[in-house]
Amino acid sequence: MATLGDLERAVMDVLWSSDDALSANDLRDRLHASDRDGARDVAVTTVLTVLSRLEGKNFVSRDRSMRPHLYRSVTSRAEHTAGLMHEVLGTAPDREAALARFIGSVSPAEAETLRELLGASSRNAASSNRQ
Amino acid sequence: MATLGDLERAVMDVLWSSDDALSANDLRDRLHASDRDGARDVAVTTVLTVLSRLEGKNFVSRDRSMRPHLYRSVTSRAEHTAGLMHEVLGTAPDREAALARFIGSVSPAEAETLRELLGASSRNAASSNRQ
DNA sequence: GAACTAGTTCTACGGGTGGTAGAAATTGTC
DNA sequence: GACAATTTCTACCACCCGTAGAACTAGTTC
Repeated sequence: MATLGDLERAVMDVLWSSDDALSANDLRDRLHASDRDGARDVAVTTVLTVLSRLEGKNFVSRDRSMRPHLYRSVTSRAEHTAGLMHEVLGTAPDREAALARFIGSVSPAEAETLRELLGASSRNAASSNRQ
Repeated sequence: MATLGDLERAVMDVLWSSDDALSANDLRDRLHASDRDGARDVAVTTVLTVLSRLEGKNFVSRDRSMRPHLYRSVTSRAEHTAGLMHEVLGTAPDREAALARFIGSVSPAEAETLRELLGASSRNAASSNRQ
């Protein structure tokens, strides 16, 4: 899974938070709105460049059938995060040791959540809940 | 946590697999040995440069008290992996959703491992096993 | 359908990071 | 002090990402 730059990440955050597909101008406006200090006050062309790159990395899909092309994220944010976690885990030769460390440094509340998830997944692995 | 390049990663792999500290020449030799195709047949100076950078990123510590300086990894591989997983998880606004996805796509065997770890961690969180 | 406008692609530059390693400096040894 | 091993300095290159103007494309209006 390719890694994302700051602006790419910001764009994905907007797309992930949006239920429907957005145009480049929508994105530009939301980037601007979601960030005081104007640090993310970028030109539309910049957004479009980033969107092209994200399309190349298969993070977004684009609907070219209408004139302002509409962009949407290919995967949900949760899927993306989970995928990254698996990728990181995959680089460890001793997965169990890594998992042990991971679990060992998780908050008690989250450990409880995990226990519940694991309990459920044993009889109900297939039906994962969409975000 | 800073990200690693290919060679940096290869060097860390050697250090992580080694019980004791290594010199730059040791590392050069092991890199060469661990990789047919000679893709990792680098000069010692290259290894030293990479080691300096890794020191700057706090991935390795260096013993300067003897002439061939000796290098060792600061954290274990499992710690590193677990740390990365936490970092990835930390970028998700909805941690639970991300964890659910993660758990949902784990192999049955690993799910069992996780259940055991979680069971153990509830009464025995402190004594994690060193790698 | 020519002119206009909104949107998109092309092209490009500049900074940062990582792979690479020679040249120069350092240091321990004979 | 000369020599050999080691380390530091310096540098180059390639790639990635942020950035956006210039040029091109496609609907819209009269």
